[in-house]
Amino acid sequence: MSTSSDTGGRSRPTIVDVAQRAGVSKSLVSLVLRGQPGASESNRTAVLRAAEELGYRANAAARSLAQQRTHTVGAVLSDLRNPWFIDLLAAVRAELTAHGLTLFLSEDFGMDRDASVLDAFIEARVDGLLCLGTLPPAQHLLSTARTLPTVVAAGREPDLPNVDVVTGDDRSGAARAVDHLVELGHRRIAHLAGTGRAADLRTDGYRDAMRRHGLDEYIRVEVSDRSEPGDHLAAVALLQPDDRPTAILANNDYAAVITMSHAKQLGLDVPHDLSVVGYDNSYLARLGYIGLTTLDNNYADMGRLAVQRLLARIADPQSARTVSLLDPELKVGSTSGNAEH
Amino acid sequence: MSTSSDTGGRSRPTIVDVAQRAGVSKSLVSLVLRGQPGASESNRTAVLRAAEELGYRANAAARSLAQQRTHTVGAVLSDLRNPWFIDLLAAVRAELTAHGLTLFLSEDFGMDRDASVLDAFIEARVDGLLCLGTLPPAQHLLSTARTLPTVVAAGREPDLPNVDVVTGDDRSGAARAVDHLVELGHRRIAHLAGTGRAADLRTDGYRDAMRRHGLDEYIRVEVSDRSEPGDHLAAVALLQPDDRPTAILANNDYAAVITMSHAKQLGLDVPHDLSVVGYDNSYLARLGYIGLTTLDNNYADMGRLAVQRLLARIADPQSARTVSLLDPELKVGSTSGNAEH
DNA sequence: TCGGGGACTTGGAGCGTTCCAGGCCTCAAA
DNA sequence: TTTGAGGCCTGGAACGCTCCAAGTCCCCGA
Repeated sequence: MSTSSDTGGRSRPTIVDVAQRAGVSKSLVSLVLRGQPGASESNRTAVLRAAEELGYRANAAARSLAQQRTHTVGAVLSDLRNPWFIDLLAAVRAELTAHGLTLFLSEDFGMDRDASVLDAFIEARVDGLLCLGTLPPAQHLLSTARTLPTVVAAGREPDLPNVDVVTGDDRSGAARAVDHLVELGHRRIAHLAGTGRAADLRTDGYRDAMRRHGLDEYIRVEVSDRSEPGDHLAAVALLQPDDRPTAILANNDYAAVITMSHAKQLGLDVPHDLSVVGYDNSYLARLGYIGLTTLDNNYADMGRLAVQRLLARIADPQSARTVSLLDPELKVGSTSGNAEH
Repeated sequence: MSTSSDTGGRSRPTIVDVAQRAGVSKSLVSLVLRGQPGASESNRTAVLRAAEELGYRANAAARSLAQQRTHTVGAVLSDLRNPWFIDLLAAVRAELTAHGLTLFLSEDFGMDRDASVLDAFIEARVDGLLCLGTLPPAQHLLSTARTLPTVVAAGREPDLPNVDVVTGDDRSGAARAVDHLVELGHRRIAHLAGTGRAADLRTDGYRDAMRRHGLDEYIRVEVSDRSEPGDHLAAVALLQPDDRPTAILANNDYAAVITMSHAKQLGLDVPHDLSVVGYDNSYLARLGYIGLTTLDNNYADMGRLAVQRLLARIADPQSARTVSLLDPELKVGSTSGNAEH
């Protein structure tokens, strides 16, 4: 009585409606719909037809309750503004889909909000959690990771015993950029640094490489706070007339573009007067045919690997922590050139 | 036996575990946890303490099964690359949260994939669906919208009887841009157009305004296909030496930046030799102190209104379709200036 | 003293699945 | 003819929550 046979009833058809229409038990419908063997051919087609005709769609809530598994993964994004998210997300989703998992996203809006975002995932009983990018340190996340299989991709935090990390090797990437600039004849190479674990590693890589090339005396680091004004301020400081560097390695493409824009205001030509190297190979790097020299983290591989790690952790939550560093690739564009001596 | 009292048991505690620990019935626990009145103060605190101590988190699947309501909204994004998504999403999420709803995102990767994305939302039994941006025409979406309350924001499709639309008034926005340029003395104003319903409306607005100002003879439209090469090609065509316009209205900020970049290559100064106006007031418009003149769709209002419409439709799915057009605001930057006669 | 009412509490019936322990056939071998 | 095996199918017990009808107290007024 609750549901009439046709679409007359307001609510969605259930498995029982399908069973009635096909003239079998609900158990058999469940069997067929899950694609399991063991049903006669005639019943199988009858069930499929009935489901089709009724427009039946399984109820994920009921299923997850019965199965104790949701086949769902939640992803927390640190900041959608980061252009490289898109490549990473595409790879992650493709790999998850290939394993029969569904991805739900949620952006993390600052520290206060993270509680509600994570709560939603926890209450939804996602099978695993993916943290994309460097998230602000949050108490809530730490306790969550203890009970929910978690993997961090494209970031270094949170730093916990049972959380895997898959990210680019920031240290070697920055060093590679310095090598490239040294090869072009630069010595006065400065670094526009950011804040956070990944940024610090890039700065370390810059420092190490400079020392390795015997350029200790030219080491110069200006720190920005991840904001646009901060980037601009740092660029202004670096480009003071006295003692101006001939090359700048920026913490990311965004800061690199801001640096270039300030250089132009000062009448400096890139790359003739100043070489600029970014980091991330975001679409900004290609924008407007800027052709920024930058480092590519290979987000396709990163996304794939992150999902594989997550699946492994879901299978065995107590397994030891792994840290995977992918080697970044230098993409030489038109913003780095020979040093003018 | 299935769950020991301490954290010894592997699986998450249920409402029954909390009830046992607090020494009350599960019904009372449910009452307290939902914040309803009618429980004694002592029991209330006992329940809250027990829940806290056990680290209890409600199971959304069980709740939605019992309540026949998920308090969840799904959003399908046409393309995360669009920089204005971020503002829109922030507004949408804030408004949803204020109404006790949770937002889950899913990007739509082309026509083929939309089925799986929508299926996930349908099986999750989201209360409503939000389509952000102009989505590719998809059969699947059409049939979904028939049974699931749906609202489109920042786009014009799908065009269905029971789907509300909340978007900027593209026509009047484009006209406003033309007015602005005419006021600056421009007559030779060209349009770099896009494809799709919204883009067509912008082109209409451009044409109408040109005619209204008696500039029919200067109407010139070059169409791009939403891709970067397409934008570039259109810019090249518009900036041919013969008969070059003094101002260009682009379909979006991205195309505007590409146009400016090509203008620079040709040695044209913006805004001295060429005025450029974008559309969307994305963060690109501000990037690198470009200060693009552009049109702001006021995504905060748009997001808020879209959610309100969705709530109304959830309450009454059969209500008549509404189309809300928000007036865009002209943001004058440094890329539009007086025409040189 | 009794009755009534209000404040608080509880058991149990769902919600839509999955999964498991059988049950009913039919057919072949003993 | 009996027995066993195997293919196919079914009912019912979970899963964790909400909601409702039906308590149980306790206190106050008649």
